[in-house]
Amino acid sequence: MSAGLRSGQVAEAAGVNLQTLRYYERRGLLAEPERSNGGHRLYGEEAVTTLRVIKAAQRLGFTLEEVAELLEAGRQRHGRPVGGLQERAQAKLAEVDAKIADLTTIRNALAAAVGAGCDDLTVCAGSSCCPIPFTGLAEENRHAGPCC
Amino acid sequence: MSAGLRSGQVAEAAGVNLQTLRYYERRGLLAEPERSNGGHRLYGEEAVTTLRVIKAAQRLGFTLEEVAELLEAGRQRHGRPVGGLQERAQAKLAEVDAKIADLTTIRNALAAAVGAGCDDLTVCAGSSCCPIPFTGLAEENRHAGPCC
DNA sequence: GGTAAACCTGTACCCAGGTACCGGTTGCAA
DNA sequence: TTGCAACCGGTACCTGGGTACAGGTTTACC
Repeated sequence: MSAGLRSGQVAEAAGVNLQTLRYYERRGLLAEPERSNGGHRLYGEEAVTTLRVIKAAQRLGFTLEEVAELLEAGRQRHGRPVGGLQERAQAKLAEVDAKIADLTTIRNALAAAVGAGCDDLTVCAGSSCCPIPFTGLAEENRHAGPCC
Repeated sequence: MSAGLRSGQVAEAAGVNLQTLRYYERRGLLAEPERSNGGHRLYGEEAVTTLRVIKAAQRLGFTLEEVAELLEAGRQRHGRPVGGLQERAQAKLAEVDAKIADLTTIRNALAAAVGAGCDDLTVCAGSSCCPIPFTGLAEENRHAGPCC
């Protein structure tokens, strides 16, 4: 029988720091693994998968807290669906869409600033010919409308 | 003559915390204002503008450090152009574009996950029919290609 | 059985970007 | 002139996501 993976192996396989493993364990993201007689952690293959899932979810815009909840929801649900992921993914999708829209505004503002030859933020902010929507940007999504 | 705005007024006008004003001053983002006889800060109108600029620039994806540099560059340049903003804005534009591409990948992955009815991250990661590119997401921009 | 690498726990530290608290002045209005 | 809100400086703390270090054990291999 396989004795399990040691922490260093898991860390390497998943491309994370060794400390991060323990950090995730503390945060409840990674289940506490078996131990050797001497107290060394012995992980199953699924630990690597879980780590990949965590990293993927982070890239999807979830915080560690949210990832922990999602994993927890997944664990409790076996085998009848509770379906946390669907709603959350949808909500996250909306968030990401909003962020993209936001960044697009920003992108346009930047492009406009470049195009208009802006050279000094404070001057730009004062003159009415600057395309950067200083007041609007801070608040919400406004599509960049050049004012000149 | 206007005696200047007091810190509370400026903070309120710009929609930031009072402490944040002093924080920005420490960080070199906000010029040290005049003082009353008693030592209270007295700002000019332009302080509010600067704060708005800072907030806008933050939203444009600049760090406070970068904003400080940009403002500094603007200050030194008066009146012959040094033109830091142009290059930086262009560089930032590229960064923002990259980020948008990245988020778009993420968006597609999320949308695919929703579309495919994914319901449990760990299960998804194990099954080959999940559209979330667990291994790829962590690394770089890969456009989500559903595998089923 | 010796030795070196890997691992253990616990604690402290890092980064950005603020925010809060403290005890002591100032400003302003009634 | 008194009273209270606003402000002062300094310092400590917060969140999120880790990373590092110290000092002590365990494992693995020769």
